[in-house]
Amino acid sequence: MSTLLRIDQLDSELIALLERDARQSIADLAGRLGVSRNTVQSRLRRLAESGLLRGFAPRIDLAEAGVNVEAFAALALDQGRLDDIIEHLAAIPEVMEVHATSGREDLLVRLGAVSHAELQQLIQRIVAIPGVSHSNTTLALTNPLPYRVGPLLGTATRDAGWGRSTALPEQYREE
Amino acid sequence: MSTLLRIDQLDSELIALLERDARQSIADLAGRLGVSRNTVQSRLRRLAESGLLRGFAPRIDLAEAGVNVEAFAALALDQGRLDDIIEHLAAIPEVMEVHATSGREDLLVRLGAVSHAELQQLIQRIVAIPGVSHSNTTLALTNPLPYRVGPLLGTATRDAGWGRSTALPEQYREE
DNA sequence: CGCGAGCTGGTCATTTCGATCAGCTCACCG
DNA sequence: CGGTGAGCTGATCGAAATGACCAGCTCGCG
Repeated sequence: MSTLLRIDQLDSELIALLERDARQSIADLAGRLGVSRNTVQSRLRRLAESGLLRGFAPRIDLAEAGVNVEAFAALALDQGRLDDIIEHLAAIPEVMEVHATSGREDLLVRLGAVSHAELQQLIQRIVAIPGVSHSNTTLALTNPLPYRVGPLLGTATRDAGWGRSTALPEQYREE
Repeated sequence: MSTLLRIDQLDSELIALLERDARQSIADLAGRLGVSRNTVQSRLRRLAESGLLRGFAPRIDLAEAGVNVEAFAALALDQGRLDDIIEHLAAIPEVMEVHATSGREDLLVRLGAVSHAELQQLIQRIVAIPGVSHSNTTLALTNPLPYRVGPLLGTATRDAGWGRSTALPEQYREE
């Protein structure tokens, strides 16, 4: 499963389509790709078995859920107990994503909160975690280009301009 | 559709389950939640119609696809043509996500590349975009906590935050 | 030339979906 | 106190999607 799968153009187009709407039926995908239903089915199975396609996740509109404030906090650590700190962070619901990074800070943490006031409290709570020495937080104002992978996977096989595959969202969605 | 939807605990548990695997059938979800299939179906429809649940996206393992290097680039801009710069970025397949931020830099860009060398070229290409004055890039080494939303939505209902304690007749949404 | 891999168009049984219905509980309100 | 409406339930139904097959075709390659 850690075998690097050879992605051809059909695979990447399939993934790009899924990125647009992962709920559409296999028959629809086949129609859009101009191939047979069986082909799409076998491709999907291969992608899933190879581990490249790990599954599907819901796309949640945070603003619609009342999460009006999003922020990225870069944390500097002064202890080596990285795992413990991760545990602490994972226990906080408002922590949506954590990356370990190089550079001045050691962690990049994605935060969601209802209000600025709550975000402030949240940051205080995070900085109070033992081992966290400093935090550098920047507010995320808008999300002009939501997460996408299709174009990148397209280049893996075809190095020509797949540039604008994922349609630019209806102007910058507020988060 | 931009009316804030009142999420109750069942909704958030449903979303949490979907986040674990968005492909499971409605009957399975109903079983796991301990409610009837009809209930799950109506909840899903409401969540989708309200715009909170915007759809589903495939979960791609970047490493499995040969994208071994991930990085965050904070871009400082010196011109006001934000839209043009966004367009430029969107045309680059390796640009996976863009946030407009407050703080010293103006954009936070998530990048994916096959190798460090390619990342370097990519950054040079980005800094060469007219209007981009400076770039501050940090490598993402690992991803200890992948993106998640379930826990945060769970608190939205339990917490005081904006859940009125007086049980108003739930005005689920307006049209 | 012969082989294997991949795509095709077809069929088939099973599962799932979406919609609908009556009945029940419960909170709220006049 | 009794009416009202919303939400959940269990049930049914037809339509759709799924996963699994299969034989036939083409194409690249040794």
